Amino acid sequence: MIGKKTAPSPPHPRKQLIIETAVTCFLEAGYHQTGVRDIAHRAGISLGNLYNHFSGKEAVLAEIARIEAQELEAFRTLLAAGPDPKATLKRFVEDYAEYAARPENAVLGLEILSEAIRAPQIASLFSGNRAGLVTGLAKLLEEGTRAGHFRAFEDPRETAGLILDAIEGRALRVLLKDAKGSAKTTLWRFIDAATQVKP
Amino acid sequence: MIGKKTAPSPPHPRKQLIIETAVTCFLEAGYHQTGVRDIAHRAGISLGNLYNHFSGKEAVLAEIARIEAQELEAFRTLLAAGPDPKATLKRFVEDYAEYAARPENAVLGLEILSEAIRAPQIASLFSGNRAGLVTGLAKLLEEGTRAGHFRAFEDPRETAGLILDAIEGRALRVLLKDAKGSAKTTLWRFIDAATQVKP
DNA sequence: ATATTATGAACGATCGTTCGTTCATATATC
DNA sequence: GATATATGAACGAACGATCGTTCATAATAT
Repeated sequence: MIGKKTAPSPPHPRKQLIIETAVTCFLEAGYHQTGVRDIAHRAGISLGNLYNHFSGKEAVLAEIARIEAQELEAFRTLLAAGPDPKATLKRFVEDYAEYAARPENAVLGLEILSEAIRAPQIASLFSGNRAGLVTGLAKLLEEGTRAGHFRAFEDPRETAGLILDAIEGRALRVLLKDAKGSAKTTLWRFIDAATQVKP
Repeated sequence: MIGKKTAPSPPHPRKQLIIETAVTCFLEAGYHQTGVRDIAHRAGISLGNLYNHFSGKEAVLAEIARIEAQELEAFRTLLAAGPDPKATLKRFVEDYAEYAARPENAVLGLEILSEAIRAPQIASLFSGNRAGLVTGLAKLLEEGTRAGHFRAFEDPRETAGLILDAIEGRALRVLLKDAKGSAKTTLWRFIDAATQVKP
């Protein structure tokens, strides 16, 4: 045991430390209210060194958005698997709602969305993330319709978008204390009814 | 016709000018990227004069949020009137979707929401606005249920929140070009199905 | 004359970024 | 093994710009 440190798959690169610190800062103060110095200081590194690892402040946010994209991958696979469309949908709704309502995801998502409106680089990242989810969810809806478990959708992609909107919007309201985090069954009843076969 | 403009009620014309200019700036560049100087300059007034009408930058945003609240009042009355709950709901969904999708409302709403997370003054304003809509919509849902036009809701307020989330979320996606502005019938079909009486 | 409205210079703070430098380690040459 | 060279992580002062805000003062209206 001389110089060897604990090393998982990515040992402990500076980049990782910077990212994690930046997330903390953005979460606490917001993107624009956080200075590059804040990140460097909280990370225990020098200001200049941060610029050795990232080309600038926006690059840090872009990297965070990229990581968020990876995390969404899990939900895409969740949507693909399963013989019972309705059960799969329910599982997805509950899991994704839980994920989206976690403060770090809700706040950061909002921060990234805000930035995406004007920064094209962030926007493409953001749209890419979501398009993947929408595609997977839309496919699930169509399969469910064919199997007779869901009603017919004139525009499955748009409907998928609406489902995600409801989940993500609720997550934000939970954050603002406008919604009780407990009312998760209401969410599923809502989406269930919205996708149910007509009488 | 000397100095009279087309404005009967607004208190101070200067205030109005500042607000309108600020809205333009916030829309173009975002709240934090807009400087107080930008607003004053674009409004054609001096920097110091702006501070004669507003106590600071945040006060300007707060005033904008207050005005947004007034605009929502129209939708509250829309929700209250009408003997046919389903027709009222449809009317509301379509009108509110059109309103929310207008860039100035969608972007400003996002900007205000972002700010609300950390600024308590803005947060209370924001929550107040929304609570009014939720209350009106929830009441409509309950009435519709009693009249047999809607299904039963275990939590009408939460359901009302989800409906608003879907509408507002879609509005944002239209802005990010992730959704076609045309697919408005899909939105209504979605909400209609979500509130319909069960088979 | 008094009160209101308007002005823009000035303030201290902070912004994101650049830069020259140090220094420990890895590689190459002898 | 010893020496020379190359590498790049780490540092923090410094830069020019801009931030929100204040204030002494001038113009205008009552």
